[in-house]
Amino acid sequence: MSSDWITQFPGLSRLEPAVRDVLTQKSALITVPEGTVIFGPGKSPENLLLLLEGRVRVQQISEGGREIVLYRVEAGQSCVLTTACLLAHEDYSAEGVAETDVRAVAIPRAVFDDLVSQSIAFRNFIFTAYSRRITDLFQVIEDIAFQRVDIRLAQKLIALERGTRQIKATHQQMAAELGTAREVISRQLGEFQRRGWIAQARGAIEVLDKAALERLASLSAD
Amino acid sequence: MSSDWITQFPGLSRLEPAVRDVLTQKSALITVPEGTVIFGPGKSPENLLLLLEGRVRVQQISEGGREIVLYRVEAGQSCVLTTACLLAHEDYSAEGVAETDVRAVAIPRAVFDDLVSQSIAFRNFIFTAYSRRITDLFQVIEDIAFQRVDIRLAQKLIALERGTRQIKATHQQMAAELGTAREVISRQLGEFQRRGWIAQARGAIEVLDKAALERLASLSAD
DNA sequence: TTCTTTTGGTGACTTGATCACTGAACTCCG
DNA sequence: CGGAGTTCAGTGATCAAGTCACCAAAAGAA
Repeated sequence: MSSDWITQFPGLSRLEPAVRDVLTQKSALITVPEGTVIFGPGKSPENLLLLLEGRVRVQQISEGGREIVLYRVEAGQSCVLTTACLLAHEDYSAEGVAETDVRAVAIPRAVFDDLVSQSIAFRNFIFTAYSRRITDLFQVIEDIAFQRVDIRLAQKLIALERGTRQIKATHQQMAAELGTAREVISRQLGEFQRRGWIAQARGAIEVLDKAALERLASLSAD
Repeated sequence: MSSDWITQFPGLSRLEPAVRDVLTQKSALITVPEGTVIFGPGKSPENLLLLLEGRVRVQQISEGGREIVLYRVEAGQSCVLTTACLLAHEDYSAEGVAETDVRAVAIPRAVFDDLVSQSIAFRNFIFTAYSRRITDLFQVIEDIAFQRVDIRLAQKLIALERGTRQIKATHQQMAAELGTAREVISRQLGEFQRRGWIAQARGAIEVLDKAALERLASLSAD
């Protein structure tokens, strides 16, 4: 396989040449259509994924059927927590869903193990990726516990808008993003609309006054 | 150093003999007095700790000064997330505090790296430990987001009582355990007391009717 | 078209968080 | 020992968020 994708991963740039060859030769380039459940209860991935294009949403599903989005894996990142979760644990309930069509490099378990064993650079890459995700989770915990939902909603709108000023999501989905209830989102978005910050359509939100949302978003607890 | 402590770690029992020697010879047995901040903002540990005795509390401190307990490392467990957090990340704010006097095996960074590189068994041990912690964090997120505080408080009382029926903690500390406010704990404990489930003294809680607490605790959302 | 499902809106109520303040219990010293 | 300061707990008022029950509009299916 061509190795030029490696340049997309800064952490892999200093990979020892021999190791680099192993990685490129023993990994496969895969494509996953939007909506695919990449891993989840009863579905363990056999590969570590390095995303080249697209986005994977990782979410927790509670027994009560409620969902909460934990984090997203973007292009240039790897899906490390996934592997960890599946390694040992029985009754976990997180799942990963392709939010867009995804192009990724799949590293089989055995090759992953080999690389971890042989390359300091690869180890650093993996542990650094872990580190990022874990601090992400710490942030999620802090936000849920201590942050007002209007502020969190404003932050999330900005994060999801990605320049397009359009967000394709139902109120229910936005509620899952923040781990709150649909009604809370409906009321909060109603308030934002009343202030002229957003416009709403069924299943979609349009950002009209990003600056106002950013002002609210920056009012984090401190 | 003597190697008999290894038997305390099931994940290490199948360690290759050579690797086992490296581990026992290059690690140090340390003692840490109760209350010591083992790691935290501006204090990176140089070692991976495997706890032989005692308990370490890992908590997140928000900018607003609020605290939330994330998990505890008990005897027989390792403090893996710690290492990951410190590896790469700048502005994180979790800290680990010795909740009791602690005896632990300290594995220096270089030795850790060596072991990860050389031993499949050690790798599995590490990644399995990661996995546990991460699912712990998932559980924390789910609880904070979706569980009632009376249920969570009952669960926490049972978890902290550890057979002694006594918990030495202020309302403020219990609030940090659950990521809620002191007043909420005061009122909730007042209610438990009114029902005769607990007795309170300044800085301490006595569990009188554990069965009742367990009944409430088992009413988890589902 | 008509029926069904999905989505969003809303009132009423409960639970939890915040604010402001009180007094009681402990600690520290002189 | 006896204040003085500090920590800890209790409480009312108020606000924010979550829950419950229900309705209506929009989209999709038959």
